[in-house]
Amino acid sequence: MQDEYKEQAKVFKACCDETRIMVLSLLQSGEKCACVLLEKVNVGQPTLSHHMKILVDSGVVSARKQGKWTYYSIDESGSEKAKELLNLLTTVKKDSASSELCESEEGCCNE
Amino acid sequence: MQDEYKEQAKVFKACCDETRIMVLSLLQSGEKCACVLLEKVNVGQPTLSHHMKILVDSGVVSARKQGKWTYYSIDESGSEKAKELLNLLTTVKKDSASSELCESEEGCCNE
DNA sequence: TTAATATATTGACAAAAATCAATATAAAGT
DNA sequence: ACTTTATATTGATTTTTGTCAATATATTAA
Repeated sequence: MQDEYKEQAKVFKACCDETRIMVLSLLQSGEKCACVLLEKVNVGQPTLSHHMKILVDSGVVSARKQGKWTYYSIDESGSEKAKELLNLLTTVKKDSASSELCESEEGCCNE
Repeated sequence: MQDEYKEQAKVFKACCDETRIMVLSLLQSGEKCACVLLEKVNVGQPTLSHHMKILVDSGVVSARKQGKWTYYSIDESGSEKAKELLNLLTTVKKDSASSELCESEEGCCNE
């Protein structure tokens, strides 16, 4: 139960950090290898590698290894899932009465 | 420039934490006052207050103060903005040639 | 097989975030 | 005015995260 929330949080870890957002922005113009990203982002190589791992773990980015290089790109299906999840999390269920209950009584705190 | 990414990151701070996701889930069934949330979430009162501040700052949740109580609810317009931003961040621009360049040459690392 | 190059991993440290206890504020009830 | 109740703020502490230097791994080139 709690683990479910943890899992969901992981998805949004992708975009709650400045550096990772910058990487996402760079990937918008297509697949990039780590060395290219490294040139643009202002962190060291191990740090970038760390961020890329978080991005890949989130599902929003996928990695493809070819020879010496690792190419990163935005993962369409992972992104779709992230969007769906955000939509799910921010959707207010219309048929629930909790809201009105709280409003109607002047006193709150009845579940 | 960097500040822009920082600002964007703030939006997703809302859902990159287990506890805050749980709060969002609770708010899906309608507006709730802090005391109700406090009962359900397994953190102390000051900690909840802290999380609620982050949620409100992200724009995804809005607060309404009435008497002694503070009522929190999912902010439709803030949520919409978050969704648009996520969409923006994960959209690959089709007309960019960067990807093909990297693929065509066996050697990478030409911007 | 040795050297060079690209990226990942490890370990240490610094910065940021989460947490709680104590306290402050602010509204309502007495 | 005083007390109670709900929430916010402050300060200290713990936990997590970001960062880098050093090193490991893996692939290609010589």
